[in-house]
Amino acid sequence: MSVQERKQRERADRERLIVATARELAEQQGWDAVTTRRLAERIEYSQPVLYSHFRGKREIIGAVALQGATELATAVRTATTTATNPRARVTALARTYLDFAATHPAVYDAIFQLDGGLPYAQDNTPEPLKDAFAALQETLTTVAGHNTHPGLFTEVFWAALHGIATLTREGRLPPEDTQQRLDLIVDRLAVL
Amino acid sequence: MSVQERKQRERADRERLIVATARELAEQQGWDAVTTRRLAERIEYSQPVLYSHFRGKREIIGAVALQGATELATAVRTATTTATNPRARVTALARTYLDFAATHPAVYDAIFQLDGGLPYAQDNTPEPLKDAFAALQETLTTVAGHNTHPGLFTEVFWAALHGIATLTREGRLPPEDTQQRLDLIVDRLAVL
DNA sequence: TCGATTGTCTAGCGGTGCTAGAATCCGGAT
DNA sequence: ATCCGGATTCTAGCACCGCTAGACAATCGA
Repeated sequence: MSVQERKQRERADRERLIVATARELAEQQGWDAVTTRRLAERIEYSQPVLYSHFRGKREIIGAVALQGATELATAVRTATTTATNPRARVTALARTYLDFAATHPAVYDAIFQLDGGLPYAQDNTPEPLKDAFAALQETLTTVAGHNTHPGLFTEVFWAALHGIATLTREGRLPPEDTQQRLDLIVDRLAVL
Repeated sequence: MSVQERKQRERADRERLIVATARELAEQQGWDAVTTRRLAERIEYSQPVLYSHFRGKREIIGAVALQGATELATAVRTATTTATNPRARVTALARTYLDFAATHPAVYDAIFQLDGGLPYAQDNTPEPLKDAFAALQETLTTVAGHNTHPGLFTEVFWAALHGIATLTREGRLPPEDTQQRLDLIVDRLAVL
């Protein structure tokens, strides 16, 4: 039986290699540059091998999205737990979120912009996505205000951050005033 | 000279036809379905004709974006001027914006998501885009608060709306609670 | 009516995501 | 040690994409 186990292990390794390579290529040259041919060449296998692991390019994007969501959740939790008061926590959350979007634009796109074939905001939403939302909600619940549903508040706060992140990255908003925008959002939205 | 004038007129007509057809096709089947072949077939000319009007597909998207921005500006101004008090004006603005995004998703994408080759947030930004932002700012300035720069406030309010619009359309947010999210944004962000 | 210019089309380039079927490798039984 | 059979991987190709060179047709001015 050990032979089969080794094969399974090698297969899992190769799958991780595919996802890591896709992500790397996307961060280096954008998702448009992530073609099945280039990806296959980089992992030193032929194209059809990709399709023995994933249904198609879409699913590879989805895999990157799940990985990214886990990291985003971790980053947010790390940043919020080190802060000492509510206001600092929310500011840290917002800054971490926008930092993540700015430093990993391709991963951010995989999670929030591209079609990775993942179900969102549903019962069968994958755990990493739910958990990323939960990471936001944990902190934001504390500043939602008494008459406001925490989930709804989190959605709105998140949407505001998402708007700033995407509009800034696509050149719709000048990047200089990001900090001031962040302050304004925290000041107005959070009930302290 | 009248022959040349007629030709120019016909050329302009055809250009409008191209933009209108691209827009129609995008709204019906999404931008992915707007291929140069399909577009050429619908306007009953061959592919190269498109390239005598536009540098490429990107510029066609840009043309739709400019048209859409003009309409969005008009819609926002119409909605805000009929309202009687500041709070009603801001609510009308937000609702109109989200309505526009929901009912013309392809046009909204052309303006705010896709690459139409247009310069944003710069001196040479096309007038329709500047004007759409101006339309938002006209109303939002009145509720920015005294210590807040109107431009910055407009950007943040806009980003929040944009976040809700895009996350909702891509299924990241359930569409049912849009009205409550809208109310929350107006309540918290606007200084009345 | 002719020549030149303008306009349009056919055909094709290199690229995309994806897949059928051939070729190869390799573990396990003899 | 050898061979068989199944799993694995590759070659080659599909239909489509954006875009363009060069052939062809239509039209205008002389």
